[in-house]
Amino acid sequence: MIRAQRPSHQVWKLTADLVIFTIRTPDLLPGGSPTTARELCILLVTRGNDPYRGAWALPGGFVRQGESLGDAAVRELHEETGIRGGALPLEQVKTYSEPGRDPRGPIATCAFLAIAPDLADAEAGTDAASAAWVPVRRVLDGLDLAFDHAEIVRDALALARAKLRFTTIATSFCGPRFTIKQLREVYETVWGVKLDGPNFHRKVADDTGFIVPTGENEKTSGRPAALYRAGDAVMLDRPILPSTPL
Amino acid sequence: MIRAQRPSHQVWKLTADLVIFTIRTPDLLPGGSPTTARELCILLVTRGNDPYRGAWALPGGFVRQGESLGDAAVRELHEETGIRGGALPLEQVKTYSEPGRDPRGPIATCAFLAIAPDLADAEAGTDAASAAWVPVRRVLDGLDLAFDHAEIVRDALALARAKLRFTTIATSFCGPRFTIKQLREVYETVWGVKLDGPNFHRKVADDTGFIVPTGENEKTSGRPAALYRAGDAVMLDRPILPSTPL
DNA sequence: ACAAAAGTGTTTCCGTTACACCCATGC
DNA sequence: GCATGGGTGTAACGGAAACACTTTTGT
Repeated sequence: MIRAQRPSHQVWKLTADLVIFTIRTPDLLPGGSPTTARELCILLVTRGNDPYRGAWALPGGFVRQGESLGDAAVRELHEETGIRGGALPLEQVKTYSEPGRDPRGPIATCAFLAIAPDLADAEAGTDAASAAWVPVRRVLDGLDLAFDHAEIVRDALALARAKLRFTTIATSFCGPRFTIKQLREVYETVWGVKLDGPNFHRKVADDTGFIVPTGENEKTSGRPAALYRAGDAVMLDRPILPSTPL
Repeated sequence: MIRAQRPSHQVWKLTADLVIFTIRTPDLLPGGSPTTARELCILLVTRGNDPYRGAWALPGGFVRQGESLGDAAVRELHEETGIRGGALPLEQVKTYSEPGRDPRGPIATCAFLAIAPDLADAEAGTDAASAAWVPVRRVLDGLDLAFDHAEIVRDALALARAKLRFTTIATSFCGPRFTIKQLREVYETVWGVKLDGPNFHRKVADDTGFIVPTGENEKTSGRPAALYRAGDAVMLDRPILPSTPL
């Protein structure tokens, strides 16, 4: 019996792209009005090579021999931001493989979500002419990104917003020590809402494992705020819900 | 200036694997005690080709020329179960790319979660010697699967359980018409808990867009149950939480 | 009439909300 | 003392849990 011709199996290259969120004052961009307000930003690079040379894009790159997608993401994160692997959790968002998404041929990319505290300014990476912290709002408002990266940012934002509800990732936006007010501002910034200070304080303080008091205080122009660190819990006992549904 | 040697970029093949859950009485397996109870099952095939010939594995296959991962998943779903593309939602779980996960070489797989109503028995697919609905419990208890498929099943189960909380996918386990008791049994089966009938009834009936009454009734040995169909809502207004945390 | 299963009523409980108020520090 | 911001008290509200009870059918 003659075996039917085996269907051709596409050969692919794989890239890992990073959606790195932080809360900070954005870098000045051409055409952007200067701002001092802290807001949700994403690390973007301008591409140094074709295709899309000169366009804004997510940091990322090809998976190398012997690497997994996650290995490549950790490596790229370090190259782009100096953040050591394992210092903050990387989570897969989705893998994008639509035919034609990359003009070079069949290249699938796995997007990773990372959430970082306010870092020192990112340095330009190996294949990036420059890097900048750009307000996520700009991307949602139509800032052109290379490839399907705008879609990836939207998907990653939706994931990050959803995870704020049920997990403790909000602490990843803060440094090793933070006040409850700072933690509340994470929610307010990412969700774009106002939360009641007193009630938020009780809720997160009562949720065992979310935050742990350090005993230290932060001096301000009023009563000093107690400093906390992230606890062991990953999931919240009870979800944090914004009064206005997202 | 001499350009440093470009790091070698691995060449990959991509597969799409399907984790298809349903609630039914399992197929009889060698070594399994006969059972008539409905429980959470997954569609597994026995591999007809090396590697892992004869072992249980998830249905799936290589992505072909011009296909995306999602296209391949839809095609495989149809080949394995006869379910038409788009008839039920497919969702990416995660992409697995650890070096060595496939002895044939660098092959990454994207796992898709599908939730199906109780179907007629699955027919053996193209490259599968046989297919069976196997209790998920068996996989959790250590049933050997090919590749890293046991890990994939655990990840997909966690995703399905989480999505029951906040989305309307529970209706995907039911047919086009179902009673509220059947819907409740979906939650009870997937979560492994008991829910209060009266309270569940009110909750899902009050959640606008979750289920819609059809006016028809199902005759039983007691008072007839009203039949419902799935509504337009995708997200639940208020999450359904099991009394005992998962 | 009785059994069986669906669905409703009702009370209790508990977390959230809204907001008044108190506390700790700098100037 | 007074301004500033952190943190606590408290009463009203609302959804969920527990479970008694009513309704609708088959036999």
